[in-house]
Amino acid sequence: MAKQPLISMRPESKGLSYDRPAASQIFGFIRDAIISMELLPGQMISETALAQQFGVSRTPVREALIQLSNIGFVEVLPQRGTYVSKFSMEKILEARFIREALEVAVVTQLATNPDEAVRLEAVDACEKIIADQKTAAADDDALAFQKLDDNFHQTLAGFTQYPRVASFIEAEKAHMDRVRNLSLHVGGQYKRILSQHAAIIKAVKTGSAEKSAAAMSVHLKDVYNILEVIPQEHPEYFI
Amino acid sequence: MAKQPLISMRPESKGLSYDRPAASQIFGFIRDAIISMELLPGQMISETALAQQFGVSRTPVREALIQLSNIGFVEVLPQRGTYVSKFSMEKILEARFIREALEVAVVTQLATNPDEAVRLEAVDACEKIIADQKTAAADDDALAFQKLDDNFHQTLAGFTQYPRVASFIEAEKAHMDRVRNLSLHVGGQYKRILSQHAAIIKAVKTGSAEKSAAAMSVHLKDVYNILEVIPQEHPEYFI
DNA sequence: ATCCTACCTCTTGCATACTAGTGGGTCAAG
DNA sequence: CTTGACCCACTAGTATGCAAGAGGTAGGAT
Repeated sequence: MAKQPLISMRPESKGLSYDRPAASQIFGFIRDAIISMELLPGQMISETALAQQFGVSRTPVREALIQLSNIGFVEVLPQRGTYVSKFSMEKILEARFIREALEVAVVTQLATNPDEAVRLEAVDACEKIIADQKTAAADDDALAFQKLDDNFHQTLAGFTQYPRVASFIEAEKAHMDRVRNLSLHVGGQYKRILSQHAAIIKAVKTGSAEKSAAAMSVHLKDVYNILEVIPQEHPEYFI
Repeated sequence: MAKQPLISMRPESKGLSYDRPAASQIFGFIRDAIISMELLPGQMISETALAQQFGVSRTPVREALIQLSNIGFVEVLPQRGTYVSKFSMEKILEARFIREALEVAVVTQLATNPDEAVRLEAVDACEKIIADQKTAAADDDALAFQKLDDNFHQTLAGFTQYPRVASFIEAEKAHMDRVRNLSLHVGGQYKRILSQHAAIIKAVKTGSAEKSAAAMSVHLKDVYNILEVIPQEHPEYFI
């Protein structure tokens, strides 16, 4: 009996390209499928099934799954199976803690950067993003808005010149994006998010480390407020 | 011709235990060998050689190496070889940035913890460690001192109740420990480190987030000061 | 009806074999 | 002596097969 494919193969991604390691490509596919909730929390994803679907052997799939387990997206239970991680309040709060620590450090460093040109460059780049976000909000385009939100935080992190900082923030943010993709509450938050982003940039512009850090803190705490309702709406995805 | 073993097999660790995945054990062995500078920066470590040495196949070794490359300890060059990462100022400063961000957040959270009992418990635990460190310093036991230093920072992080925070801090600290193990400058720093640790705990005790964060910042910046001399002493290990 | 046991199937962990690409060394041509 | 082409040894990437353990199920004993 033919089983349902675990991951829908979109036209543009039917196969794997030959010029990059298969394991790395598979890692990306599965990660995206998990973030977009195509693979649901608690769902079993066996190495064999995925291998057949990608048309490769178990080896690269297995290596991809090991990496996914490192970033907490799947859990490998020896001799029992591999499962998409469920949400837990603790893990989400942990991700928030790590993210806030890093992002506060990012804006603090930026705000106190003695080279004012760099600061202005960052402010300019972020203000452009905020302008685009206003457009997305006016169009009620939640997806575009969320991508620009990503862009905003990644741009800020990029100015540290420390690539791993940006990638850590991205990884921790991804856990939250997963939760957020459970529902589209985002719509009602456009205005608050926009004003918070603007407040962060304004504080950076004035060069105040304290105000920048505080503004970022407020923003992140607010974003995670949807955790008050989501677990009740989807208890099946929480531990 | 028999080649030199890459990793010296100490008596207590001749073989792998059977009750834990081999890949995970091998990961630990290689990581420790890299931190202790038994495997030198720039050195090639082939999967085949390691596999023979551990008496296993390439598969678990390979999986261990993938994980080590994730935390920046080795670099895998396809079809060319796997190498122990060299130091670079950028990477070390990046590790410091991440570590400082996290550790500052840790003491901030602890200092502002409304439950005073928790704060006192943490203070007590850390003061015990400081006392032990004083003993180690008096005995000029650099190794014990360093382990207690680890213990100090891990204990603080443990009070966040977020295990990944502690493990991130440990990982970032490891990069610095590698550098530090290049030479034993540590001896001359006992007093400064001790007083800085004491200052951190004192600030936490008073419940001041700002003072705690500042004390931690000062401590970390100071620790990384040996970077002023090490690269000149061992340029061969730096990019 | 309930519990225990044997077994069968599925899982991941590991071993082995093969593929393809890189780089060095050799040797011949200029 | 220099340079270029070829070959060979070695590398990581992937495929495949086997081992060992977990868990469900059927069937028999109580």
